[in-house]
Amino acid sequence: MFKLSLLAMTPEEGAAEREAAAAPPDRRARRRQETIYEILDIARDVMTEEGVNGLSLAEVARRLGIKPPSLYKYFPSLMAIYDALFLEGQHQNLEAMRGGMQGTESGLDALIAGLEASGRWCLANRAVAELLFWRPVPSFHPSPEAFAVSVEMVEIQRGALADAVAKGQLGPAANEEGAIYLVSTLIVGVLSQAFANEPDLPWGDGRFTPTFATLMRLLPAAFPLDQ
Amino acid sequence: MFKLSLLAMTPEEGAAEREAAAAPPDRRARRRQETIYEILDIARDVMTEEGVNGLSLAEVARRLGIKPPSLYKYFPSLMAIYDALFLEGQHQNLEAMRGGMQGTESGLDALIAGLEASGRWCLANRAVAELLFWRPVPSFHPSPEAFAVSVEMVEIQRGALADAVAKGQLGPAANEEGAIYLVSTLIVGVLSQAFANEPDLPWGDGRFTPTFATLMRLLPAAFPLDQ
DNA sequence: GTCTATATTATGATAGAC
DNA sequence: GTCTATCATAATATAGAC
Repeated sequence: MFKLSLLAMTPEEGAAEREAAAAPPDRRARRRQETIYEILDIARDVMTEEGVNGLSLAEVARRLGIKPPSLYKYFPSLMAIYDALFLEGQHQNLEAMRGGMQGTESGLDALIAGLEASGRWCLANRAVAELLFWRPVPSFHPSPEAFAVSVEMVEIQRGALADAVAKGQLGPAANEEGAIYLVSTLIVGVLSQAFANEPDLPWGDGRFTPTFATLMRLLPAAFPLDQ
Repeated sequence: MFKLSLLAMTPEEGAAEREAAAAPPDRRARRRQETIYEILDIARDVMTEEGVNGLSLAEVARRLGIKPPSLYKYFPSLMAIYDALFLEGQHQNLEAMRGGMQGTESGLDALIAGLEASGRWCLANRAVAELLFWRPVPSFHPSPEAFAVSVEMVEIQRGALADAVAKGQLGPAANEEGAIYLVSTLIVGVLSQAFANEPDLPWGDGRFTPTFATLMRLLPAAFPLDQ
Protein backbone atom coordinates (compact mmCIF):
# COMPACT_ATOMS: atom_id res chain seq x y z
CA MET A 1 0.00 0.00 0.00
CA PHE A 2 1.33 3.41 -0.99
CA LYS A 3 1.60 5.68 2.04
CA LEU A 4 1.32 9.23 0.84
CA SER A 5 1.70 10.85 4.23
CA LEU A 6 5.33 9.82 4.46
CA LEU A 7 6.14 12.27 1.71
CA ALA A 8 5.15 15.25 3.74
CA MET A 9 7.45 14.55 6.63
CA THR A 10 11.01 14.65 7.80
CA PRO A 11 12.59 11.24 8.40
CA GLU A 12 11.97 11.47 12.15
CA GLU A 13 8.32 12.33 11.71
CA GLY A 14 8.06 9.58 9.13
CA ALA A 15 9.34 7.07 11.63
CA ALA A 16 6.80 8.22 14.21
CA GLU A 17 4.04 7.88 11.63
CA ARG A 18 5.11 4.36 10.71
CA GLU A 19 4.94 3.39 14.39
CA ALA A 20 1.52 4.94 14.79
CA ALA A 21 0.30 3.13 11.69
CA ALA A 22 0.98 -0.22 13.37
CA ALA A 23 -1.73 0.51 15.92
CA PRO A 24 -5.11 1.74 14.62
CA PRO A 25 -4.66 5.46 13.95
CA ASP A 26 -6.29 7.78 16.45
CA ARG A 27 -8.56 10.65 15.64
CA ARG A 28 -5.73 13.19 15.47
CA ALA A 29 -3.70 11.20 12.95
CA ARG A 30 -6.76 10.57 10.84
CA ARG A 31 -7.62 14.26 10.83
CA ARG A 32 -4.09 15.10 9.80
CA GLN A 33 -4.20 12.65 6.94
CA GLU A 34 -7.48 14.14 5.74
CA THR A 35 -5.96 17.60 5.73
CA ILE A 36 -3.02 16.35 3.67
CA TYR A 37 -5.35 14.92 1.06
CA GLU A 38 -7.39 18.12 1.11
CA ILE A 39 -4.24 20.15 0.45
CA LEU A 40 -3.34 17.94 -2.50
CA ASP A 41 -6.86 18.14 -3.91
CA ILE A 42 -6.75 21.91 -3.77
CA ALA A 43 -3.27 21.93 -5.27
CA ARG A 44 -4.58 19.92 -8.22
CA ASP A 45 -7.41 22.42 -8.68
CA VAL A 46 -5.03 25.36 -8.62
CA MET A 47 -2.71 23.74 -11.17
CA THR A 48 -5.64 22.95 -13.44
CA GLU A 49 -6.86 26.54 -13.35
CA GLU A 50 -3.60 28.49 -13.26
CA GLY A 51 -1.24 26.07 -14.95
CA VAL A 52 1.12 23.62 -13.30
CA ASN A 53 3.56 26.47 -12.71
CA GLY A 54 0.85 28.55 -11.12
CA LEU A 55 0.72 26.47 -7.99
CA SER A 56 1.46 28.56 -4.92
CA LEU A 57 1.28 27.92 -1.21
CA ALA A 58 -0.55 31.18 -0.72
CA GLU A 59 -3.37 30.18 -3.05
CA VAL A 60 -3.69 26.74 -1.51
CA ALA A 61 -3.85 28.26 1.98
CA ARG A 62 -6.42 30.80 0.82
CA ARG A 63 -8.72 28.09 -0.51
CA LEU A 64 -8.22 25.89 2.50
CA GLY A 65 -9.11 28.78 4.77
CA ILE A 66 -5.85 28.92 6.67
CA LYS A 67 -2.79 31.15 6.59
CA PRO A 68 0.26 30.16 4.53
CA PRO A 69 2.55 29.43 7.50
CA SER A 70 0.13 26.76 8.72
CA LEU A 71 0.76 24.76 5.56
CA TYR A 72 4.30 24.13 6.70
CA LYS A 73 2.92 21.82 9.40
CA TYR A 74 1.92 19.48 6.56
CA PHE A 75 4.50 20.04 3.86
CA PRO A 76 8.02 21.39 4.36
CA SER A 77 8.08 23.28 1.06
CA LEU A 78 6.28 23.95 -2.18
CA MET A 79 8.46 21.38 -3.91
CA ALA A 80 7.36 18.77 -1.38
CA ILE A 81 3.79 19.30 -2.58
CA TYR A 82 4.88 18.83 -6.18
CA ASP A 83 6.70 15.71 -5.05
CA ALA A 84 3.64 14.27 -3.35
CA LEU A 85 1.46 15.05 -6.36
CA PHE A 86 4.02 13.47 -8.66
CA LEU A 87 4.32 10.23 -6.71
CA GLU A 88 0.59 9.92 -6.07
CA GLY A 89 -0.09 10.66 -9.73
CA GLN A 90 2.33 8.01 -10.88
CA HIS A 91 0.69 5.41 -8.69
CA GLN A 92 -2.79 6.40 -9.82
CA ASN A 93 -1.79 6.28 -13.45
CA LEU A 94 -0.15 2.89 -12.98
CA GLU A 95 -3.27 1.57 -11.29
CA ALA A 96 -5.43 2.99 -14.06
CA MET A 97 -3.36 1.15 -16.64
CA ARG A 98 -3.47 -2.09 -14.64
CA GLY A 99 -7.21 -1.74 -14.19
CA GLY A 100 -7.69 -1.19 -17.90
CA MET A 101 -5.79 -4.36 -18.72
CA GLN A 102 -7.80 -6.51 -16.33
CA GLY A 103 -10.43 -8.64 -17.99
CA THR A 104 -8.86 -8.37 -21.42
CA GLU A 105 -6.88 -11.12 -23.05
CA SER A 106 -3.14 -10.65 -22.65
CA GLY A 107 -1.27 -9.32 -25.66
CA LEU A 108 -2.31 -6.58 -28.06
CA ASP A 109 -5.78 -6.15 -26.56
CA ALA A 110 -4.32 -5.74 -23.10
CA LEU A 111 -1.74 -3.25 -24.34
CA ILE A 112 -4.35 -1.11 -26.06
CA ALA A 113 -6.77 -1.30 -23.15
CA GLY A 114 -4.02 -0.36 -20.72
CA LEU A 115 -2.87 2.59 -22.81
CA GLU A 116 -6.40 3.83 -23.24
CA ALA A 117 -7.10 3.59 -19.52
CA SER A 118 -3.90 5.48 -18.83
CA GLY A 119 -4.89 8.06 -21.43
CA ARG A 120 -8.29 8.50 -19.88
CA TRP A 121 -6.72 8.98 -16.48
CA CYS A 122 -4.33 11.58 -17.90
CA LEU A 123 -7.13 13.51 -19.52
CA ALA A 124 -9.16 13.45 -16.31
CA ASN A 125 -6.08 14.53 -14.32
CA ARG A 126 -4.60 16.98 -16.77
CA ALA A 127 -2.47 19.02 -14.42
CA VAL A 128 -0.86 16.06 -12.68
CA ALA A 129 -0.35 14.29 -16.00
CA GLU A 130 1.51 17.34 -17.29
CA LEU A 131 3.64 17.27 -14.16
CA LEU A 132 4.40 13.59 -14.77
CA PHE A 133 5.16 13.57 -18.47
CA TRP A 134 5.79 17.11 -19.69
CA ARG A 135 8.10 18.51 -16.99
CA PRO A 136 6.65 22.02 -16.91
CA VAL A 137 8.38 23.13 -13.69
CA PRO A 138 12.10 23.43 -14.45
CA SER A 139 13.11 23.70 -10.80
CA PHE A 140 11.23 20.54 -9.84
CA HIS A 141 13.07 17.27 -10.02
CA PRO A 142 11.14 14.13 -9.04
CA SER A 143 12.59 12.16 -6.16
CA PRO A 144 14.47 8.92 -6.88
CA GLU A 145 11.57 6.77 -5.60
CA ALA A 146 9.53 8.10 -8.49
CA PHE A 147 11.88 6.40 -10.92
CA ALA A 148 10.88 2.93 -9.74
CA VAL A 149 7.25 3.51 -10.67
CA SER A 150 8.23 4.64 -14.17
CA VAL A 151 10.23 1.47 -14.59
CA GLU A 152 7.23 -0.60 -13.61
CA MET A 153 5.03 1.20 -16.16
CA VAL A 154 7.57 0.45 -18.86
CA GLU A 155 7.85 -3.19 -17.79
CA ILE A 156 4.11 -3.71 -18.02
CA GLN A 157 4.08 -2.33 -21.54
CA ARG A 158 7.10 -4.34 -22.51
CA GLY A 159 5.40 -7.47 -21.19
CA ALA A 160 2.22 -6.77 -23.14
CA LEU A 161 4.23 -6.24 -26.30
CA ALA A 162 6.07 -9.50 -25.73
CA ASP A 163 2.77 -11.33 -25.23
CA ALA A 164 1.50 -9.87 -28.48
CA VAL A 165 4.58 -11.15 -30.27
CA ALA A 166 4.21 -14.58 -28.67
CA LYS A 167 0.60 -14.71 -29.82
CA GLY A 168 1.52 -13.77 -33.35
CA GLN A 169 -0.35 -10.44 -33.15
CA LEU A 170 2.78 -8.35 -33.67
CA GLY A 171 6.08 -9.08 -35.37
CA PRO A 172 9.41 -9.54 -33.56
CA ALA A 173 10.32 -5.85 -33.84
CA ALA A 174 7.80 -5.22 -31.04
CA ASN A 175 10.27 -6.90 -28.69
CA GLU A 176 12.96 -4.36 -29.46
CA GLU A 177 13.78 -1.36 -27.31
CA GLY A 178 12.36 1.15 -29.78
CA ALA A 179 8.89 -0.36 -29.67
CA ILE A 180 8.15 1.16 -26.27
CA TYR A 181 9.27 4.57 -27.46
CA LEU A 182 7.06 4.34 -30.52
CA VAL A 183 4.01 3.32 -28.53
CA SER A 184 4.56 5.98 -25.88
CA THR A 185 5.06 8.59 -28.58
CA LEU A 186 1.61 7.79 -29.96
CA ILE A 187 -0.23 8.18 -26.68
CA VAL A 188 1.75 11.29 -25.72
CA GLY A 189 0.90 12.84 -29.07
CA VAL A 190 -2.80 12.30 -28.58
CA LEU A 191 -2.68 13.71 -25.07
CA SER A 192 -0.53 16.69 -25.99
CA GLN A 193 -2.95 17.72 -28.68
CA ALA A 194 -5.96 17.20 -26.43
CA PHE A 195 -4.37 19.15 -23.57
CA ALA A 196 -3.34 22.09 -25.71
CA ASN A 197 -6.41 22.35 -27.92
CA GLU A 198 -9.36 20.77 -26.14
CA PRO A 199 -8.39 20.63 -22.49
CA ASP A 200 -11.93 20.30 -21.18
CA LEU A 201 -13.33 17.63 -23.47
CA PRO A 202 -13.67 14.09 -22.13
CA TRP A 203 -11.96 11.13 -23.78
CA GLY A 204 -13.59 10.22 -27.08
CA ASP A 205 -14.84 13.72 -27.86
CA GLY A 206 -13.16 16.30 -30.05
CA ARG A 207 -10.58 15.95 -32.77
CA PHE A 208 -7.71 14.18 -31.09
CA THR A 209 -8.59 11.45 -28.61
CA PRO A 210 -10.61 9.65 -31.33
CA THR A 211 -7.39 9.25 -33.30
CA PHE A 212 -6.12 6.96 -30.54
CA ALA A 213 -8.09 4.00 -31.85
CA THR A 214 -6.86 4.68 -35.39
CA LEU A 215 -3.28 4.82 -34.20
CA MET A 216 -3.63 1.57 -32.28
CA ARG A 217 -4.88 -0.16 -35.41
CA LEU A 218 -1.58 0.79 -37.03
CA LEU A 219 0.50 -1.23 -34.57
CA PRO A 220 0.40 -4.43 -36.66
CA ALA A 221 1.71 -2.40 -39.59
CA ALA A 222 4.41 -0.87 -37.40
CA PHE A 223 5.58 -4.33 -36.28
CA PRO A 224 4.79 -6.53 -39.27
CA LEU A 225 4.66 -10.30 -38.83
CA ASP A 226 6.78 -11.23 -41.83
CA GLN A 227 9.49 -9.42 -43.67
CA MET B 1 7.60 40.62 -45.61
CA PHE B 2 6.69 40.11 -41.98
CA LYS B 3 7.33 43.27 -39.99
CA LEU B 4 8.02 42.29 -36.43
CA SER B 5 8.52 45.78 -35.08
CA LEU B 6 4.86 46.63 -35.50
CA LEU B 7 4.04 44.23 -32.72
CA ALA B 8 5.86 46.23 -30.14
CA MET B 9 3.99 49.44 -30.74
CA THR B 10 0.76 51.23 -30.18
CA PRO B 11 -1.26 51.86 -33.35
CA GLU B 12 -0.01 55.45 -33.63
CA GLU B 13 3.60 54.43 -33.31
CA GLY B 14 3.00 51.64 -35.78
CA ALA B 15 1.70 54.14 -38.33
CA ALA B 16 4.78 56.28 -37.87
CA GLU B 17 6.97 53.23 -38.39
CA ARG B 18 5.19 52.30 -41.60
CA GLU B 19 5.78 55.80 -42.93
CA ALA B 20 9.43 55.69 -42.00
CA ALA B 21 9.80 52.30 -43.68
CA ALA B 22 8.81 53.81 -47.03
CA ALA B 23 11.98 55.89 -47.03
CA PRO B 24 15.25 54.12 -46.19
CA PRO B 25 15.34 53.83 -42.40
CA ASP B 26 17.70 56.19 -40.65
CA ARG B 27 20.29 55.22 -38.10
CA ARG B 28 17.94 55.74 -35.14
CA ALA B 29 15.21 53.48 -36.52
CA ARG B 30 17.72 50.81 -37.41
CA ARG B 31 19.22 50.93 -33.96
CA ARG B 32 15.78 50.60 -32.44
CA GLN B 33 14.97 47.59 -34.58
CA GLU B 34 18.21 45.93 -33.55
CA THR B 35 17.34 46.42 -29.90
CA ILE B 36 13.92 44.85 -30.44
CA TYR B 37 15.49 41.77 -31.97
CA GLU B 38 18.04 41.66 -29.17
CA ILE B 39 15.26 41.71 -26.60
CA LEU B 40 13.49 38.84 -28.32
CA ASP B 41 16.69 36.83 -28.57
CA ILE B 42 17.29 37.24 -24.87
CA ALA B 43 13.67 36.39 -24.12
CA ARG B 44 14.11 33.12 -26.02
CA ASP B 45 17.22 32.33 -24.00
CA VAL B 46 15.44 33.02 -20.73
CA MET B 47 12.48 30.82 -21.68
CA THR B 48 14.80 28.02 -22.72
CA GLU B 49 16.66 28.14 -19.43
CA GLU B 50 13.86 28.93 -16.96
CA GLY B 51 10.85 27.53 -18.78
CA VAL B 52 8.40 29.41 -20.96
CA ASN B 53 6.64 30.63 -17.82
CA GLY B 54 9.91 31.82 -16.38
CA LEU B 55 10.18 34.74 -18.76
CA SER B 56 10.34 38.04 -16.89
CA LEU B 57 11.02 41.61 -17.92
CA ALA B 58 13.43 41.96 -15.04
CA GLU B 59 15.61 39.10 -16.26
CA VAL B 60 15.58 40.33 -19.86
CA ALA B 61 16.58 43.80 -18.72
CA ARG B 62 19.34 42.37 -16.53
CA ARG B 63 20.86 40.48 -19.43
CA LEU B 64 20.49 43.37 -21.81
CA GLY B 65 22.25 45.62 -19.32
CA ILE B 66 19.43 48.10 -18.84
CA LYS B 67 16.85 48.71 -16.13
CA PRO B 68 13.37 47.20 -16.41
CA PRO B 69 11.53 50.48 -17.03
CA SER B 70 13.59 51.06 -20.17
CA LEU B 71 12.11 47.95 -21.73
CA TYR B 72 8.74 49.67 -21.87
CA LYS B 73 10.10 51.92 -24.61
CA TYR B 74 10.17 48.80 -26.81
CA PHE B 75 7.33 46.64 -25.57
CA PRO B 76 4.26 47.84 -23.70
CA SER B 77 3.99 44.74 -21.52
CA LEU B 78 5.32 41.28 -20.87
CA MET B 79 2.43 39.81 -22.84
CA ALA B 80 3.46 41.92 -25.84
CA ILE B 81 6.81 40.13 -25.81
CA TYR B 82 5.06 36.76 -25.72
CA ASP B 83 2.92 37.99 -28.60
CA ALA B 84 5.91 39.01 -30.69
CA LEU B 85 7.66 35.70 -29.99
CA PHE B 86 4.52 33.81 -30.88
CA LEU B 87 3.97 35.55 -34.21
CA GLU B 88 7.62 35.49 -35.19
CA GLY B 89 7.81 31.82 -34.23
CA GLN B 90 4.79 30.96 -36.32
CA HIS B 91 6.28 32.63 -39.36
CA GLN B 92 9.65 30.98 -38.86
CA ASN B 93 8.06 27.57 -38.45
CA LEU B 94 5.93 28.10 -41.54
CA GLU B 95 8.99 29.11 -43.52
CA ALA B 96 10.90 26.09 -42.21
CA MET B 97 8.13 23.80 -43.41
CA ARG B 98 7.98 25.53 -46.80
CA GLY B 99 11.75 25.31 -47.12
CA GLY B 100 11.69 21.61 -46.29
CA MET B 101 9.14 20.94 -49.01
CA GLN B 102 11.09 22.78 -51.68
CA GLY B 103 12.97 20.52 -54.03
CA THR B 104 10.95 17.45 -53.16
CA GLU B 105 8.26 16.02 -55.36
CA SER B 106 4.79 17.11 -54.33
CA GLY B 107 2.70 14.60 -52.41
CA LEU B 108 3.82 12.24 -49.68
CA ASP B 109 7.52 13.13 -49.99
CA ALA B 110 6.76 16.80 -49.67
CA LEU B 111 4.49 16.23 -46.67
CA ILE B 112 7.12 14.22 -44.84
CA ALA B 113 9.93 16.64 -45.73
CA GLY B 114 7.81 19.58 -44.58
CA LEU B 115 6.89 17.93 -41.31
CA GLU B 116 10.48 16.96 -40.62
CA ALA B 117 11.72 20.46 -41.34
CA SER B 118 9.07 21.85 -39.03
CA GLY B 119 10.06 19.30 -36.40
CA ARG B 120 13.70 20.25 -36.69
CA TRP B 121 12.83 23.89 -36.31
CA CYS B 122 10.74 23.11 -33.21
CA LEU B 123 13.56 21.15 -31.64
CA ALA B 124 16.03 23.93 -32.34
CA ASN B 125 13.57 26.51 -30.99
CA ARG B 126 12.16 24.54 -28.08
CA ALA B 127 10.85 27.38 -25.96
CA VAL B 128 9.05 29.17 -28.76
CA ALA B 129 7.69 25.87 -30.09
CA GLU B 130 6.23 25.16 -26.68
CA LEU B 131 4.67 28.58 -26.67
CA LEU B 132 3.16 27.88 -30.11
CA PHE B 133 1.81 24.40 -29.64
CA TRP B 134 1.64 23.56 -25.94
CA ARG B 135 0.11 26.73 -24.46
CA PRO B 136 2.13 26.76 -21.25
CA VAL B 137 1.19 30.31 -20.17
CA PRO B 138 -2.48 30.25 -19.21
CA SER B 139 -2.79 34.04 -19.11
CA PHE B 140 -1.38 34.43 -22.62
CA HIS B 141 -3.79 34.35 -25.52
CA PRO B 142 -2.32 34.79 -29.00
CA SER B 143 -3.62 37.72 -30.98
CA PRO B 144 -6.14 37.15 -33.77
CA GLU B 145 -3.52 37.73 -36.49
CA ALA B 146 -1.78 34.61 -35.25
CA PHE B 147 -4.75 32.53 -36.29
CA ALA B 148 -4.23 33.26 -39.98
CA VAL B 149 -0.76 31.73 -39.92
CA SER B 150 -2.08 28.54 -38.31
CA VAL B 151 -4.66 28.28 -41.05
CA GLU B 152 -1.96 28.55 -43.67
CA MET B 153 0.08 25.78 -42.01
CA VAL B 154 -2.96 23.54 -42.06
CA GLU B 155 -3.72 24.39 -45.68
CA ILE B 156 -0.23 23.45 -46.79
CA GLN B 157 -0.51 20.08 -45.09
CA ARG B 158 -3.99 19.54 -46.48
CA GLY B 159 -2.69 20.30 -49.95
CA ALA B 160 0.21 17.88 -49.61
CA LEU B 161 -2.17 15.16 -48.42
CA ALA B 162 -4.46 15.83 -51.38
CA ASP B 163 -1.49 15.61 -53.76
CA ALA B 164 -0.53 12.30 -52.22
CA VAL B 165 -4.05 11.00 -52.78
CA ALA B 166 -4.06 12.26 -56.37
CA LYS B 167 -0.76 10.49 -57.01
CA GLY B 168 -2.06 7.25 -55.59
CA GLN B 169 0.38 7.34 -52.64
CA LEU B 170 -2.37 7.53 -50.02
CA GLY B 171 -5.98 6.41 -50.01
CA PRO B 172 -8.98 8.76 -50.10
CA ALA B 173 -9.24 8.88 -46.29
CA ALA B 174 -6.23 11.22 -46.37
CA ASN B 175 -8.55 13.85 -47.84
CA GLU B 176 -10.80 13.77 -44.82
CA GLU B 177 -10.71 16.23 -41.97
CA GLY B 178 -9.29 13.73 -39.49
CA ALA B 179 -6.18 13.10 -41.57
CA ILE B 180 -4.63 16.41 -40.54
CA TYR B 181 -5.29 15.66 -36.88
CA LEU B 182 -3.70 12.26 -37.18
CA VAL B 183 -0.60 13.60 -38.89
CA SER B 184 -0.20 16.49 -36.45
CA THR B 185 -0.65 14.10 -33.54
CA LEU B 186 2.31 12.07 -34.75
CA ILE B 187 4.71 14.98 -35.01
CA VAL B 188 3.51 16.50 -31.73
CA GLY B 189 4.05 13.17 -30.01
CA VAL B 190 7.63 12.95 -31.20
CA LEU B 191 8.35 16.52 -30.15
CA SER B 192 6.64 16.20 -26.78
CA GLN B 193 8.73 13.21 -25.90
CA ALA B 194 11.92 14.83 -27.14
CA PHE B 195 11.21 18.06 -25.23
CA ALA B 196 10.37 16.33 -21.97
CA ASN B 197 13.02 13.64 -22.02
CA GLU B 198 15.89 14.75 -24.23
CA PRO B 199 15.55 18.51 -24.58
CA ASP B 200 19.14 19.12 -25.61
CA LEU B 201 19.64 16.44 -28.23
CA PRO B 202 19.55 17.45 -31.89
CA TRP B 203 17.10 15.94 -34.34
CA GLY B 204 17.97 12.35 -35.18
CA ASP B 205 19.68 11.59 -31.88
CA GLY B 206 18.16 9.91 -28.85
CA ARG B 207 15.14 7.68 -28.49
CA PHE B 208 12.32 9.73 -29.92
CA THR B 209 13.08 11.81 -32.99
CA PRO B 210 14.28 8.67 -34.82
CA THR B 211 10.74 7.28 -34.48
CA PHE B 212 9.56 10.05 -36.79
CA ALA B 213 10.72 8.19 -39.89
CA THR B 214 9.06 5.00 -38.67
CA LEU B 215 5.81 6.83 -38.06
CA MET B 216 5.88 8.42 -41.48
CA ARG B 217 6.28 5.00 -43.08
CA LEU B 218 2.97 4.07 -41.44
CA LEU B 219 1.00 6.71 -43.32
CA PRO B 220 0.16 4.44 -46.27
CA ALA B 221 -1.23 1.92 -43.77
CA ALA B 222 -3.22 4.66 -42.05
CA PHE B 223 -4.78 5.73 -45.35
CA PRO B 224 -4.90 2.50 -47.36
CA LEU B 225 -5.38 2.65 -51.11
CA ASP B 226 -8.06 -0.03 -51.37
CA GLN B 227 -10.64 -1.24 -48.96
C1' DG C 1 16.08 56.53 -24.47
C1' DT C 2 17.88 56.03 -20.13
C1' DC C 3 17.62 56.44 -15.39
C1' DT C 4 15.80 56.75 -10.13
C1' DA C 5 12.11 56.33 -7.24
C1' DT C 6 8.01 54.39 -6.21
C1' DA C 7 3.46 51.91 -6.05
C1' DT C 8 1.53 47.63 -5.83
C1' DT C 9 1.43 43.01 -5.34
C1' DA C 10 3.00 38.66 -4.89
C1' DT C 11 6.01 34.87 -3.48
C1' DG C 12 8.48 31.17 -0.09
C1' DA C 13 9.88 30.72 4.26
C1' DT C 14 10.90 31.36 9.50
C1' DA C 15 10.28 32.89 14.51
C1' DG C 16 7.67 32.75 18.09
C1' DA C 17 3.21 33.69 20.75
C1' DC C 18 -0.91 31.17 22.06
C1' DG D 1 -2.00 23.36 14.92
C1' DT D 2 -3.12 27.89 14.30
C1' DC D 3 -2.01 32.51 14.18
C1' DT D 4 0.65 37.37 13.64
C1' DA D 5 4.66 39.49 12.40
C1' DT D 6 8.42 39.57 9.70
C1' DC D 7 12.27 38.69 6.31
C1' DA D 8 13.95 38.48 1.93
C1' DT D 9 12.94 38.59 -2.63
C1' DA D 10 10.82 39.19 -6.76
C1' DA D 11 7.50 40.71 -10.13
C1' DT D 12 4.83 44.32 -13.47
C1' DA D 13 4.20 48.76 -14.16
C1' DT D 14 4.14 54.09 -13.88
C1' DA D 15 5.82 59.00 -12.94
C1' DG D 16 8.95 62.03 -13.87
C1' DA D 17 13.90 63.88 -13.95
C1' DC D 18 17.66 64.21 -17.26
